[in-house]
Amino acid sequence: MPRGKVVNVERTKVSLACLRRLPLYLDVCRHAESEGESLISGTRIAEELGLEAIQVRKDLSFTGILGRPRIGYVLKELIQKIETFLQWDRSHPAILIGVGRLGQALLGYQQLRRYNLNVLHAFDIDAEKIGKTIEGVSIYHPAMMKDLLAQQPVEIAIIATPDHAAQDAATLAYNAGVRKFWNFTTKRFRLQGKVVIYNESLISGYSVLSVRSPT
Amino acid sequence: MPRGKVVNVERTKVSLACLRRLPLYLDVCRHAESEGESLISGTRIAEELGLEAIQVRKDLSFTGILGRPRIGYVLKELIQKIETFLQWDRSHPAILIGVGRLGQALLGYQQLRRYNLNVLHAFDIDAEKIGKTIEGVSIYHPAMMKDLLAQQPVEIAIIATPDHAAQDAATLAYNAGVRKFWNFTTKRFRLQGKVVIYNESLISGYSVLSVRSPT
DNA sequence: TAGATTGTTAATCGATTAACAATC
DNA sequence: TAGATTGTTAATCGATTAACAATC
Repeated sequence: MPRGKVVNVERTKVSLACLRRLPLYLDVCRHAESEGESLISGTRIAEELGLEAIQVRKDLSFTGILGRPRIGYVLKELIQKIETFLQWDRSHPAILIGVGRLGQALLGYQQLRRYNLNVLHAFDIDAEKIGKTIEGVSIYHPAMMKDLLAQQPVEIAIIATPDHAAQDAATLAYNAGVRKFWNFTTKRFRLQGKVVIYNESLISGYSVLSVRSPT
Repeated sequence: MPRGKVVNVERTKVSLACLRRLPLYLDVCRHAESEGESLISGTRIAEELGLEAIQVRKDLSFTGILGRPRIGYVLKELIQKIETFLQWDRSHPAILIGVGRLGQALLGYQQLRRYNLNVLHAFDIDAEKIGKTIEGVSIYHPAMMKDLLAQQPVEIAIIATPDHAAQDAATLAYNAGVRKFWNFTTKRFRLQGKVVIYNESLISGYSVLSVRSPT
């Protein structure tokens, strides 16, 4: 007999804020696991991250995990539940458009790779870069995109071009069948049809730091 | 006689979400200005960004701008108001800790420079990099930090080290007098005392893209 | 057992959205 | 003028937090 009814909120209905916190919990769990622990409480996770325990418990409940009062959660199970919830247990094929310094930094970002973000190809208009390979990813001219993706579709396009090229890059990827976009430029682009766009917009962080003062 | 009472919300009390949107408005305004326009309506800004007009008007009101019904806002004035509100009309001295690819990408990020983020020094433990200059910024060993900042204090420390070095980097900067931290690692660090920490956490964007589907 | 922790329901809080008078 | 747009007050919505019974 289950201890609690499984809330079973649609994965797609969980708030953005919660989705952004789940990777933090995962990180704490992995760390605890690497320390040889096998159980962890919501209270403990909250402390590590400076959050409220009730928020952690609430967020975790969306993954379908069931903890034991007084004991906490089984680490191995919790890690697995979060990864499954985030769909990080399957591959997410992607392309990178714009192999500047930021793009190269993303290619080298091990944490993304570890969680199955799988960059298949990179694209750049710089003739110097085309034909080269960075972090095992080959760089092509954007004109090649449609054919390459026709052979093997991808889920996500990472847009790391200069600002002025963002819209064209997104449109090109859209026309090649991509429907999810991770935008690292400061420009917002528009695409007709159903898409998911996540704008990373580094300038926002700067605006917060400029205005906020230590309390 | 003023048309409306100035709400005069404390800069520090404006929501994080609003603070993150203001740079977007600024960008739209600057673009419109470069097209030779001199007026812009909240409706227009909202359209460009795919937001609600009422939200734009509300956000803009925090900057103290007053628009004219039927006309909109004077572009020049609005740009100036947003920049002043964000404190981007003055210099924000900063240091960069960790000159990897991500750190280098940040140094080359013109938009930050344009809005007065002023990286005075960079730090890295790689002997290959120490003594070199990137984008006009000299790279030092972290041991130099305290002395350098004693000569000229900085406001913000940008942490772009490998994850495992994040806490040490932050502590070092804290001890050198820095109280605002822009964290690009996936680790959350802890500092005693009053500080502002903005966690950029790229992995969060990936979690959102992994779960969300085009509606 | 006593006390810590879970999961759920209810209350609070804050941000977004709606409504609308003022006005250019 | 008529109609678009502003600024403000009120309503709605959703996320966070509080309260608390269940339980190991």
